[in-house]
Amino acid sequence: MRDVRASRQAANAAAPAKRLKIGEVAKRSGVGIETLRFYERQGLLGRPARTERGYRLYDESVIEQLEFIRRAQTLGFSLAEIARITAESRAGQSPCAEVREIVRERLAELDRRLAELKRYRKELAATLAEWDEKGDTPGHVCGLIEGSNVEAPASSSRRIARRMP
Amino acid sequence: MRDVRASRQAANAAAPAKRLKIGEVAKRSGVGIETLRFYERQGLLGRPARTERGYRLYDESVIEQLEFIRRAQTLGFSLAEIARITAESRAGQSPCAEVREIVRERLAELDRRLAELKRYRKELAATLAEWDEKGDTPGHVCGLIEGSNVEAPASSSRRIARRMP
DNA sequence: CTTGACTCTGGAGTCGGGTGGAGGGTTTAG
DNA sequence: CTAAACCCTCCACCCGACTCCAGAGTCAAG
Repeated sequence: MRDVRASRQAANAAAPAKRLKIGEVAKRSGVGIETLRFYERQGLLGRPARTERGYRLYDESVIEQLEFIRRAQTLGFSLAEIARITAESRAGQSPCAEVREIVRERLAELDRRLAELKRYRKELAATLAEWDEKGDTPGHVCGLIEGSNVEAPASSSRRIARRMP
Repeated sequence: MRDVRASRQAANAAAPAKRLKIGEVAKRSGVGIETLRFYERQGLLGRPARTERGYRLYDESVIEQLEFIRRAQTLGFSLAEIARITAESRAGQSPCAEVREIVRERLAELDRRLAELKRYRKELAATLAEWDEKGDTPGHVCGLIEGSNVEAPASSSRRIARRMP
């Protein structure tokens, strides 16, 4: 009954490498069971080992993979992109070239969106302030837009997702 | 776009308030025909007048309404919220109280998102720079996440929409 | 009058990212 | 041994915001 705590670095030859059933993975990672299976279907997670009777047995490292996925998501990667990256990483070797490309693009886009958001924040705040001093502006819709002097965002009409589960 | 009121007055005297068929509206606004009908179904646009034979006849002001919708969208309003706002504005009178509430919330949220995005931008840029000097970091997925020292954003896992039509 | 562009309705399909249930087998604690 | 908890597959459904299609009617130019 050895403690397996140091197996992180090396000595992975005989390490028991605890395997988790899907429910444990769900509990530990905060990712739902259904979502785990969904990710597997989507190729985000490689197919895990199975018991004799077909239960999924995940390597503990899946927890990190899930963290990776979640983070990549919040960085703006779609599941498809994440799948591409992790697949390449599993199979080939260095997904880095591709990842870098994607990241570079994402970065530029992020900057654009940041700028846009800032602009709108300003506009929004100004409009709100204006309303708060003057009373209602009947007729048109409350000046939300008409009161603003910002020209239309034209081509860059990217939408913003608000998703608060 | 500033003097809607003035131009309306001027127009009232001379101009017969041109009415547009759906295709013209689409052309002028850049919003697809199908989308216009969809918006109507969703209650975003009030039901327009009709010809004898049932063709929609839009008031020219719909163009501004559509602009409003586009802008509100880019400000982070969902179609449902926009519908609520415009409906109140059409029916009641002053949607402003509600709009203000929504806007205030949205503003706060915007700030949160801005902060998040900035944080991630930084993280992303740093990671990229790191990769660019050091070579590949084999084994795990390219250091995208593991190289970073930012703790998990925990609860605030809002996703970012990238939609470029 | 014909042809082609335009419009109508109702309903279905798309995409991304999941979520849920039915119907059945397995594992484990008491 | 039994009951609860767990797991399996397959398939359907959810949301938001569109997008398209069939089939039919209408309008304007030549």
